[in-house]
Parts: sequence; structure tokens; C-alpha cells
Amino acid sequence: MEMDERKLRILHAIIDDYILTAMPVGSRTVSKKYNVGGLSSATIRNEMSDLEALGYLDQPHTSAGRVPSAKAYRLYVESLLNAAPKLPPGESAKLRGQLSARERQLHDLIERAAHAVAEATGYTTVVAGPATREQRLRSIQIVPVSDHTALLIIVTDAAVFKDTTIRTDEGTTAEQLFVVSRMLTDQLQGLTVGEIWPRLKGMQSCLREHARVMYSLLEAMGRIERDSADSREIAVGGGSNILQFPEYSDANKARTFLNMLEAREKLRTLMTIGTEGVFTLRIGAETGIQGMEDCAMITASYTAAGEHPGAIGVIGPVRMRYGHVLSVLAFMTRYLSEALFMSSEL
Amino acid sequence: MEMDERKLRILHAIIDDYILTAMPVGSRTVSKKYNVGGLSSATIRNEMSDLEALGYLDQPHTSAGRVPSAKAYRLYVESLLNAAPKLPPGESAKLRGQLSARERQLHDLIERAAHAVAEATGYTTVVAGPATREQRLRSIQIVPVSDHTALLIIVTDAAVFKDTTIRTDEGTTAEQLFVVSRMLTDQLQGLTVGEIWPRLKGMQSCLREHARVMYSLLEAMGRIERDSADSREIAVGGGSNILQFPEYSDANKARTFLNMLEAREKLRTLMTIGTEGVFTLRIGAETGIQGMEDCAMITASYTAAGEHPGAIGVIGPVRMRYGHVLSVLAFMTRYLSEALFMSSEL
DNA sequence: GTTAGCACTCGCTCCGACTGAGTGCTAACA
DNA sequence: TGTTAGCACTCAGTCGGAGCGAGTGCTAAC
Repeated sequence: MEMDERKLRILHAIIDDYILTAMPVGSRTVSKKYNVGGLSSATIRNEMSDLEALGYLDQPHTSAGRVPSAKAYRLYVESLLNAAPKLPPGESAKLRGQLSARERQLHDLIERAAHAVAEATGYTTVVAGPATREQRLRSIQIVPVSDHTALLIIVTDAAVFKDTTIRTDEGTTAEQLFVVSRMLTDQLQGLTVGEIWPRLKGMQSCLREHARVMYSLLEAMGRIERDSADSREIAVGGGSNILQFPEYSDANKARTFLNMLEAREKLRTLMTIGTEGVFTLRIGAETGIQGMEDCAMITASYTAAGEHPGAIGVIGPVRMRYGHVLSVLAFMTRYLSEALFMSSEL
Repeated sequence: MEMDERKLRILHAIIDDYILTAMPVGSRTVSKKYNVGGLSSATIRNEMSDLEALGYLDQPHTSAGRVPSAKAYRLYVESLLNAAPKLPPGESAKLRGQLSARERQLHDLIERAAHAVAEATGYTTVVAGPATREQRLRSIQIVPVSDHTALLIIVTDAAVFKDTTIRTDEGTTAEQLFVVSRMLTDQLQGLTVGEIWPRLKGMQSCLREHARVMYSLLEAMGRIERDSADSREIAVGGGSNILQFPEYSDANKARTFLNMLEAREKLRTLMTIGTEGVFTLRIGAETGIQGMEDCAMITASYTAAGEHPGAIGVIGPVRMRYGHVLSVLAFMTRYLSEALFMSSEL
């Protein structure tokens, strides 16, 4: 037995209906509600039986309708990918509006992107920034905050990414810090964040006049070095969206899901980064995360500064509105890639 | 009929039990499980009937036990206030550990505080920072980020509070920006954030050489001016904690609650600021927020830089573990006041 | 190949019986 | 006069059976 055009049409109808209602779909529903060539429910029934044998449908119990399997969703999403859906102009304008181009802080940009996508799709959204270590230093600035402390600002090709406070000698003037910043920028420009610390250590001796600042700078960079090992900024939007789906009406399930979102480490492992423009679909246990057995996740990648990859993931019930999600993701990855490329050009 | 010592003991027992179990408490339970002078359930029953008449207990239906009323909780909390509970050293050490003293960015500090309190109490926590407009400017720094943009950093007596990007002329050097920052700081130091913009407008003409920077600075400050009207930083921690309580096992209720947390504006109205060290308790509808009918909220205030008040609020089910929450809040407000006072002294 | 018809399955809902925790009242006791 | 044992009463929750209805699989006819 083979998959044919008619079976495919029926399967699509079933998936569409299930996405809409979250209820097992019966043969009569398909026959009446969807245009599948005016076939009677009996014929549909035969076809559905075949589709089940082929592994595309599951039956919760004998007297219920049928439910699409993971295999079916995968087929469905693949067919959508080829159709290359475009976001209606109204929606893309709205998204653009939520993402003020003014944000240069990576943190804020990612945060906004996560919220915008979550709102547009109605699902939970996770955005991962580019890997910290890979970013290239554009400049370092040390700005006095008080007599004893200063703010360390690191500007990279991807964004302004980190600001920690460091301690300074009492009486250190803004001018002195300015000079140090100048020199550091000259020396370290172009290195990746991962390379800064070792280089800085080598420079230690040349900067005796500013020993205190250097010491505390080294410490701060060491901290960044450690923190940034294999790390990237992660933002989550619309965590509570999942609650509106009957799949998560059980409070316990909802709680494990929401707790999972708060454990950033787990999220990080979830956000594997692919190549730009390629979508990855993971269904249920494939995500490898506890509490996501009833979820599916679509991930798409973007690049910052033309090279550092990051990713956006939309997490929803398995019966997600894949078409719409794909459109939003396509738009947003393009937008982020452009925005972050532009900022690197500036 | 009057409230007496014995009635009070019984009421406390009922509240304690209800906080623990979330189930109406019967006379037998009080008699057996709690030490209220070895009275029989019949006696307790009479007392409970009196307590109901006095408005301290409610009865969901005839054959159920009794449930404390809002009036009862208020009495309970008041008695706890006098007892002045101290946090066990282990817990305070843990809290201290979560709040790295290194954070000078108000945003981060508040965020951490919200999460730490949420974790310590197991309830949802909202932290409101000091009012933006009231803070006094310590210095302004403009730091180049790229050829066309610079980061505006405003340091106030309470914290480093805002960083927006502004546009600069192509070819503006770091030195030029440094000089402008210098001058602006000299001119504006000591003003409140609310006063900066008007003053800056007056200065406009004196700065012809840096017209572009000034223009964009004015625009940025205008934006801050508008945004900061009556505003303060708000951070939320442990939003999903509410889900573990049977009061919120209904997915719909949980959703409205979580949505409420995302609407920062509503939260802001919720966080009325009182005097330092004073606790405010609001129960159910008193909060004035839809979706919080089954919640109670305890708020405590702290001061930043010895004068600007902010507040921490813990939101949980009405049957909250008030004793513990009060201890945590007492610790945290003291901690925040100290941390923010020290940073203003530096 | 398609369809009408029919027997069969099985989760859901409605309903009445039963259970048990808890109350209020009364009468007796210290 | 306060306390307690006893008892009738209340009522939400649970359990189990009946009935319903959506849906299936199979068969026979078109």
C-alpha cells in the first residue's frame, strides 16, 4: 500500500481539524467539513484505516476518531516548507513595530524578539543569542560610576554585550579611565571575547600605573571568560501561553513546563543552532527535555554580524499552527540577521 | 461576646492547619492535633461557633469544617508582627549568597532580589525600584559604540539606571564625547532625573559645536522623561510558583494570574509604596486587581540612597505562610536599603 | 472503486445510593 | 456555669450502573 494524492488530502484535512479542535477526528467530519472530493464517510474510513496502517494516524481507542502521529506532522510541515508561506504585510508591520531598531543591547533585542514572536504566534518562544566567546571585540570602555567603582562596557561586532562593575582606586579620574579604555581597545580590538583574557594577562606588566584597575579588570574578564564558556544569552517570551491549550490544563504538567523554562541551562541544551534559514522540527520526546513530552518545537537560525549564529525556537502543543509559525519565524530570523548585520557594519 | 485568650489560641490553630492543608478545619482536628488545653471537640465546636459569629471564621457549607476569614488573617498577621520573627542564619546566608553585592545596575539587583525572595518563600514576588524621576543625577556618560551611535549611561544616587543609544555625527571621536559628558555632568549633577530635560533644553544653545549629539541627547532624555513619569523598575520572580497551590489548579485562573504578572502597568498600581519597615497586607479583592481574588499580598518598603522608597511584594494564596514571608521580607528590605545606601555613599 | 447499512465498541454523562466528616443541640456531669 | 458525651441531621464527594452517541469495521450491493 502506498501513499497517494487522495490519502494526502485526507491526512491534511485531519491534521487541520485536529490543530483546530484538539479532538480526535472522525470520518464523517472529514467527509462533511472538508473538501476531499465529495467522498462518503465510508470511503474516508477505508482510507483512514490505510493511513493508520502506514503510521500516519493513531487511534486513542476503538470508538474514537483518529489523531495525527508525529510522522504525520513531520510530513505536514515538510509540505508547508515547500509552499514557503509569506507573512501578511499587516502582521510583519506589527512585528517590526514591536522591535524598535533603537535597541543596540543584545539582551534587550533578544528579549523583545522573544516577546514579539510569542505574541504573534500565541506560543512560547525562546531566543538564543550568538555565542558569547565567538563575538569580536570592537571596543572596551570603562566608565566611572563612583569613587571606587566603574562600569565595564564591552562592545562587540554583534552588540553591546556585558556590563559589570569593577573596582578602581580611590581618586581615579574619568580621564585616567578614558586613557586606559583607549589603550585596551587599541590592543584588544578584533579578538574574540574568548581570547581577551589570556591576552590581557600578558599585558598586565605594561600597565603598572593602573595596577588597581587592571587587577580588577582581569578579575572581571576572568569571570566573563568562565561564564561565557559555551554560553549565549537566552530570552523567553510568552511562557504562560501554553496554559491556554487543553493539553496543559493539568496544573502539574503546566508547572513542570514553566519550571523547565526557568531552568536556563536546560533551555540552552535545547537550542541547538543550525544553519541560517533551515527549520528544525522536534516532536515530543525528541526534544530530550522532561516536561515537553506533549510539545513540539520548531527552531530556526539567524546570524549576527553575518557570522555568529543564534536561534529562535517556538514551543507549542504538538498540534501547532505550523504554517503560521513558519511564516513568523521566517520573517523574524531574516529581521534579526539584518538588524545585527547592520549594527556590525556601523 | 468577646474575643478571649482561648478563642485566640483556637483561631491560631485553625489558621495554622488551614495554611498547611487548604482544607476546612473541623473541631475534632483542632482538639486532637493542636494543643489548646485538652478541650473536647464539643467545646471547640462552641468556641468555633462564637468565632464565626465574631466574623473570624466562615463555613463553606453546613457539614464542612471552617475556614479563616480575611479578618482572621489580618489578626493573625498583626500578632506575628509583634512577635518580630527573625530569619534563621542559614536562610539569610543563602539569600545573601544569591545577591552578589557586585550588581550595581538597579535592574539586575531588583531582578535578583525578586528571584531570591520567590525562591525563599515559594511564592510569587514583585520588586519595585525607586521612582525614576526622583533619583538624583551623579554623572552622565556618553560612550561610543560605533561610528554613528553611542550609549548613554546615567548614573544616579540610587544606581546606574538607563542606557539608551543615541545617534552621533559620523566621525565624532571618543574624546569629543568624553568632553561633552564631562560638561553635562558638571552642569546637571545633583538634579533629579525629572529636572534634567528642562534644564538640558535651556543649555541647547551653548553647545553649538556638538549640535548633533545634543539633539539626539535631548530626544533620548525626552523619551526618558516621558517614560519615567510616575514609573519605576519592576521585576517579577517565581511567577509559576502559584501553580503549586490547589487554589490555582484551575488552568483558567492560573492563566489570568500569569497574564496579570505580564501586564507591568497593573503591577505598578499594585505596588503602592509605604514607609520603610512597615508591612501592608491586602487580601483578595482589596488588591483591586482582577485575577487576584484568591490571593493575598504582603508589601514591605525599603529605601534607596536613604531616601527614594521602593517596595517588595509577596503574592500567594490567602493562606500564606505569613510568618516566614514576614521574616524574609524583613531581611530583604533591610538588605536592599543597606546595599543601595552604600552604593550611594561610594 | 464507492457507498449504504448495520452491529459493535467504548468513553462520557447523568443519576441515585452510600459514605463520612462535620455540625448543632440537648441533657448530664463536675 | 462551663464542659462533655451522645445523637440526629446535613451535605459534598464517590462509586457504580444505565443510557447515549460518536465512531469504527465489515459486508453486501451498486
